[in-house]
Amino acid sequence: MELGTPAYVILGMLALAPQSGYDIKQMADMSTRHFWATSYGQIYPELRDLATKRLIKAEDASKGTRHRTIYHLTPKGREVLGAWVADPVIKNLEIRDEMLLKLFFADAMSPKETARHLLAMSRRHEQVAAGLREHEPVAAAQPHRMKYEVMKFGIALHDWCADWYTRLARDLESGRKAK
Amino acid sequence: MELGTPAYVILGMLALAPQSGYDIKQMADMSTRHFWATSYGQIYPELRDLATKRLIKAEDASKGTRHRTIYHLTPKGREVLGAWVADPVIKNLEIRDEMLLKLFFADAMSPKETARHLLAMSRRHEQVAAGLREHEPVAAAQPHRMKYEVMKFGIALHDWCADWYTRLARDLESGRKAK
DNA sequence: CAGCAGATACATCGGCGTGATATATCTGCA
DNA sequence: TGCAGATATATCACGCCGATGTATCTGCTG
Repeated sequence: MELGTPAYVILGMLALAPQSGYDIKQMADMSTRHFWATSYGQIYPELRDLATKRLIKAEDASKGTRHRTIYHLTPKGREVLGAWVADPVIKNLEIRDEMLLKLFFADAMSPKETARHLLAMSRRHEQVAAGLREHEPVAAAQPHRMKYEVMKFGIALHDWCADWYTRLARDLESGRKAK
Repeated sequence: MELGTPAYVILGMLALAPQSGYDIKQMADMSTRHFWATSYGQIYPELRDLATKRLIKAEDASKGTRHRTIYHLTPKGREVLGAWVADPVIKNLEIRDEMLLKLFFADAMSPKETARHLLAMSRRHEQVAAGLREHEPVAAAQPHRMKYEVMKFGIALHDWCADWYTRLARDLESGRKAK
């Protein structure tokens, strides 16, 4: 059973609760968004694919002319999800940060301009952390420990980044050596 | 002049030294890889595109039958690169981490199994940090301050992550609440 | 209660990037 | 001499992102 990572996002979300593709996207945007983004362009085709493979099952939940399809895990789907979660094979993480790229090539700029960039980056991370903190009460309230821990990880990570950039900006401006 | 981010990677690398597409890939893998990956599939088409736009210039450096093309920045290319670096518009960063996804959905697993995952993730970050440290002397030796700072950021970041995962694993196993 | 903004729900598609693969030549060493 | 591995370029199927389009429902506001 060969599945891509987006498939497991869907299986995982359906394990939490039977729901529509739209719901899955909403839920992913509030929870896994900060380390794994998901788009409609994946979700809808993948839902049909997973249904064909009998890992999930569609259920018509239309109200009148209001179209709506709810999916839920089959036992086989739950099994496949569990096997993936438990699989100890380590995948590497990927980071894409255009700002770090600018910083990397910023040596032609003045220290003052560079410091401005650094402070902007710091603020960016603060904003990401703030966005996560908004959802923190929800994560704290639900009964799944790891979901809360992953959220706390995201907050701590972005706080740490904001800090690092602020410190480097300060060091740059005062002309002292960083670290 | 509309350019994608991969184009600026190339311009930036060529600003450091005129070189071939192959060289650019090598250099990117040693330096920017940890926050912006680059593949041949982008580099070679993009090099031709940038040459058409007169931002870089090709130069045949073949030796005998040994094919080789070296590219260098034009003044216009240098200008475009500088404008991009100085542009204060903030782009968000993207993180993709399948392991965090597993962790997020790991609540069905036993704490022991989860702890094993966490320790594996910690080791993964240690390995990334170790890989970066290998290139650290090179980064420290060259005269560009920011390139070294970006490298130090990567090392510190992965060290921090490794630490975080180790701590959570310990807290999980001892049954105490994390943080 | 009419009207309309915004949420719900699903679908599609161009364009870009990845990772793999292929070809050919050169270098070093055993 | 032969062969592994580095140098160098090129291509392509596949997957995904972001944007856009359509339709329906809900709730607020005047």
